[in-house]
Amino acid sequence: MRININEIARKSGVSIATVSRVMNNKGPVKQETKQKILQIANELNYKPSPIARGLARKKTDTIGVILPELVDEFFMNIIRGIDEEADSHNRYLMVSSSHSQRNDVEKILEFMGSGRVDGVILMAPSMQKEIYDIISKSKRPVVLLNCYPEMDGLVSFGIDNYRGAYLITEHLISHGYKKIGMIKGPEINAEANARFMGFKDALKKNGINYDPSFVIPGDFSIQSGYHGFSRLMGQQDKVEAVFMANDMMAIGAYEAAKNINITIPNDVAVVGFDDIFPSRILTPRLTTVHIPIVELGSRAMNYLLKMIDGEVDPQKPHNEALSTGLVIGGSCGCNNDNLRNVLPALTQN
Amino acid sequence: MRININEIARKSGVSIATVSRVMNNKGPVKQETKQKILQIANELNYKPSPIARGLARKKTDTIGVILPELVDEFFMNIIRGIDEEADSHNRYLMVSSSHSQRNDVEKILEFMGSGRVDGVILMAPSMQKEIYDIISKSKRPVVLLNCYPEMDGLVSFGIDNYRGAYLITEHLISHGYKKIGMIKGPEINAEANARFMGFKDALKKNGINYDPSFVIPGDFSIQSGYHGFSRLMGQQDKVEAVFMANDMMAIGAYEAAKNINITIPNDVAVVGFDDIFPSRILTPRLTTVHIPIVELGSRAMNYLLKMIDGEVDPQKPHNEALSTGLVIGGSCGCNNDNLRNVLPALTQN
DNA sequence: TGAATTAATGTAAACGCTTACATTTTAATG
DNA sequence: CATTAAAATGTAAGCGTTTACATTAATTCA
Repeated sequence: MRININEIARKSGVSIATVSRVMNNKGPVKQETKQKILQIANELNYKPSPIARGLARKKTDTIGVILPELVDEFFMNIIRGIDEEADSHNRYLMVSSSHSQRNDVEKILEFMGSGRVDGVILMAPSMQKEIYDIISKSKRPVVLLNCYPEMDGLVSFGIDNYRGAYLITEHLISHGYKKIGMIKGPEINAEANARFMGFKDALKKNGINYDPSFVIPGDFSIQSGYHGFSRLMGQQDKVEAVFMANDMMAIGAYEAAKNINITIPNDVAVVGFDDIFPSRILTPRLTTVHIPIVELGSRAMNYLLKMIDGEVDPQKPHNEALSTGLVIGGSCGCNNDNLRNVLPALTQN
Repeated sequence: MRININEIARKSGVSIATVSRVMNNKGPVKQETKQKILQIANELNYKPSPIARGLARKKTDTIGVILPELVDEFFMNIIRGIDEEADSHNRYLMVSSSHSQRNDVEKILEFMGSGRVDGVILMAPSMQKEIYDIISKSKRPVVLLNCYPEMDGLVSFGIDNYRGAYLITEHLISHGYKKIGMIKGPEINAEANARFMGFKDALKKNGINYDPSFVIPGDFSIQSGYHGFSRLMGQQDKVEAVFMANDMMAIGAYEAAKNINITIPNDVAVVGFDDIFPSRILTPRLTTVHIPIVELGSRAMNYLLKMIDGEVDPQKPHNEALSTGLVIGGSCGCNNDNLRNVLPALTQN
């Protein structure tokens, strides 16, 4: 049978309460006793059962992480930030993807209600009002990632999609392009919408007429980037530059360009959003918007831990939007492609 | 207070044993009673606490996954396979990276000993003998991923690195190259070693003399690929082709080539190993070895679940090496770069 | 030195479930 | 119907901790 607290108590000639006090470093215990118990525990390689502890304390030291998908540069890096933070606070991570096809909501509820975790980091860029119900039902604190900005009243972290899109659009404009197209992200996706708004506003602010025929729907996938770009290029009225709402779609655009013999940026400039690793090895290197994704994860986790530990009021709304920055490659026409110092650029995050 | 089994029992006018039977669909319960309990449970949104259940059953329905790193195409895909399988069996995943700098062993022990998980999938390509101790100490079943092949006596899943390397080397040879170099992976890494062996044996079998000066150490990172390749290219005696031990290093090679104005494959052919996504968007597309990585994850998980459920003897050694296949791009000189049907190729796994 | 503190330890009741075993109901059988 | 078997339910003992409260030992102080 597995060795438990009783065993240690018996072997040490004390009560289990004392053993517990020692294992938790809590409450007064004579040095001598403590030493002895510690030694015996060590000899027998005893570790308090987290499960039993969880039952008694109503705390699991585990954080739930719910992402739309697991496979993706983007999500990986989020997890990385989360993991680093969790690890440094001795918390465990329970990850789960709400794979679009499954019933996210149900999964989430189960997760939270079950008492399996002390708190949840939830990324659901496509959820709107439903999310209020879900979160309010939960007794555990929840931090939202990259959700609709209207989600105030809740705690959320995200990146400043609007500003990033605005900046990169202005960058295109600064090149002198007037006819600028965009392949958008999913219709009901908070981030996609913000990027679109930034795009439109940048045009407007710079006195460029917004032409709806230059804007084509997409869904953040390579395929939709490929098709969207192809379609845009096939139109009568040609654009001079295209803002792909994310890098994945930009990759699709590169492929499409290759296919229809269009040269980037000579024939058309292309920019993206996200600054994922593959964009850095495209030729020419993609001009895109860098988002501090690892930091996003760690910040969210950090805040969640504070909510759990009561350092901040879990009820208090809190929103943070991390700022973005441009990464200039050669795809926008900047002729910056060979200036780069390759290695650091390729490995930074 | 959170609603528990007692509450449901009281409200339903039965004992907690009956409620438990209903919630677990186990043991005889009158239809009528069952219905009633189910309804009440539903109304109150009652879900048995997994923690308490875990204590009582000594089972957590959670699987621990320990990877060297979280951030990497490679690991992502592994997790994906694992996740899919876990999900379809209603298991939860506790992931953790043993970040090289941390004490893997300790973490692993803690993980397993703690009773937090029912089993563990462990990827530790750099561990050798130590692993026996660790695993034998564990009362939970463990499945090894991509470890040293000598690990028999244990349960492990991996890919056939040797054969993959052998095949791709022969492919280079079939192009007529005689002077073939290699940038190796980390010294004490099972996979790296197997790839090196496959390389050497392919040369030997084809009557090509193995020249140690053509082989340069690396560590699977972009940087080491960059430097290794640069060094190789800088040597007096030039190679005609290089086998980079993984795709990441191949990416580094591409960058280096660009830097020193060498054209792939005209000046030198380059091939990789892993078939990660970014390799598909390199120009020219990288010729590499595809490994069924998602499948690897799901197979490992599948087997682990069988061990846990007693469908297979957890003590019985078991080894599987999934087979690899070549992905022909243009980097080997095959002039295959434009033949590809882009979209499927870019998104398959 | 005895009373009053304070430190050290112990007792036992949770925590929310599962499950072996006991008991009661119901159904089947002769 | 009484008897027996089967079905339905209940009782209570875990599972391995934590922790409020009680008890005992050590220390301090007038």
